[in-house]
Amino acid sequence: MRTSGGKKKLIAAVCSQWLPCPASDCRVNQTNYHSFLIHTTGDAMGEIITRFPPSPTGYLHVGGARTALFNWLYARKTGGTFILRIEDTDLERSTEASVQAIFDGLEWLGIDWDQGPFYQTQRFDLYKEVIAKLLEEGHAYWCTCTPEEIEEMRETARANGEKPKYNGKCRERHLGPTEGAVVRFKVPLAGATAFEDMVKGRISIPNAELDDFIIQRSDGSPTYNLAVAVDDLTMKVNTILRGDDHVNNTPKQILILQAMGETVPTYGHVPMVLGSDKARLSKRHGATSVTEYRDMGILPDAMINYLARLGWSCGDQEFFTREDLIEKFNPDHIGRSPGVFDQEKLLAINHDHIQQKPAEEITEALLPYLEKAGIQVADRDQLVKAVKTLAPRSHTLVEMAENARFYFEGIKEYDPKMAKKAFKPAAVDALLAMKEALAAVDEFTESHLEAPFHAVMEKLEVGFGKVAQPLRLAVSGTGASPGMYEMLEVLGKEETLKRIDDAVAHIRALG
RNA sequence: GUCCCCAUCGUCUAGCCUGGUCCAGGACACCGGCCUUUCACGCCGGCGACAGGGGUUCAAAUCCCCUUGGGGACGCCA
Repeated sequence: MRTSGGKKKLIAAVCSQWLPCPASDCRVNQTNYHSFLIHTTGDAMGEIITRFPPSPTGYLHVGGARTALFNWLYARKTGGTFILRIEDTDLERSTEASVQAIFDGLEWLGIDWDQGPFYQTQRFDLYKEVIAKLLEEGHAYWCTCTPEEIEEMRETARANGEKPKYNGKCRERHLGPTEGAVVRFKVPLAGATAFEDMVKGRISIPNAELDDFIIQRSDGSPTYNLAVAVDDLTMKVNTILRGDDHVNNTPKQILILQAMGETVPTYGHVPMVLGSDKARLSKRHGATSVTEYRDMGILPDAMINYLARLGWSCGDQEFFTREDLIEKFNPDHIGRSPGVFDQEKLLAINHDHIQQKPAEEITEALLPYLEKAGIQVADRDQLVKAVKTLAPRSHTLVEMAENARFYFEGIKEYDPKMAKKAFKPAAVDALLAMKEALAAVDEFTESHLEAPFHAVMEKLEVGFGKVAQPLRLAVSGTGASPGMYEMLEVLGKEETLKRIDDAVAHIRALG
């Protein structure tokens, strides 16, 4: 990893800062935040407290899922606490359906939370309190500039080759609250706000780059940066792993925290997930919602394995079980450069997980996909056996369900290409001979099914292919099937014989 | 435009902090072979990268600078 000097040391230093943190408790109590404090066990002992704070404006996308995963993994690995917080201060765009979609996504991935879900809309009193205090102490001020005026300021700045910003017009006007006024945070004019990022190292942003951003809208609601800072503080979050796109928000949050006289958490900014064209991953690149991958037949464990390895590494290891991930996750090995989401590799990892997991587990996971495919399975044991034969040749559960179909439904159509080759008139003799030989087998299991083939081959003086290919097509309807003996065992004697009859009739009908 | 961040095979990455063991390792994909009753699995092999340029050094993928390229942010969104 491209680690800037002394990163590990710094993380340790920042962590120890949280070991004896009674000070923050005192201050919090003084300002009456106590009613909002989240009670976590042992946070005074330096426990890692992480959080995932989605805004409910859509489904859970893969980038968000990865951030959630990293925070969850870190909390689980260290025996810390993982908090779920719904950032719904945007009353316009937040929806109940999105909240549910996010829950669904997290549940599917097996990411559970210890605290929450907390909703920011239920904490407006707290934010108001903080804003009042900030106002009182001169860290914030009322602003009556209209959106049009502000747009003008931005234009002016742009024309001067500067970053478009609010120009601080109301900063020293000492206005009081009036209808339609907003509250702005007073950002220091000089200096810079810097922090030690867990993944990127030291990041420093000149305060002059920031403008006096709004912390309370004209309708009285708090804005994102204010709410986040207050929440992270009162929830005692001490480790924040989040997307790269938040780097520019970090100084704002730090400034608010410092104005409140509080210590700041440790931040770690994870690079974005990109599409194949290296642009930020979006819908035009394909599926971006984690539940779409569920629908495609990806195993949740494979998904988190893939997501974890996209931007994080543990030497050369590629395959991780869930337990492995928890045991080995280490934020020190989060990479600094953005990564391209590669569905091919996800499929490959999924394939590995399908092969590694016990057939019983895969069978259980397969059930909903069979149902969706309209495939009825009466015998669960038979299904488990079928799964064993299908696992090495399935990349997704959807594919596996489809490949399983021939076991449980009769053959509707023989693959025309194969039929042309294997269903020649001569095949009838082979099929009939096989029927006779198989009918004589008492124990219809894989190990007892080889002998009848050899008997027939000798009798008819033909090679294996001449016997096996017509039979394969007869019982599976296709030229690509699981191994012959295992397949016949799953099918069972009765069904096998019936399908041979059907095939013979089919060939004879062809004339 | 301004600021911030990033830069190893097509892709995910190891190595970089603590320079030499790296004419750069693994995985996906691709190509070839083996195995084989099909399709797969598996195994073996191949292709393929330190963005460019300057330094520093006996020695640089590793440290420094510049250039180029990419990404992000610049909202009464989060």
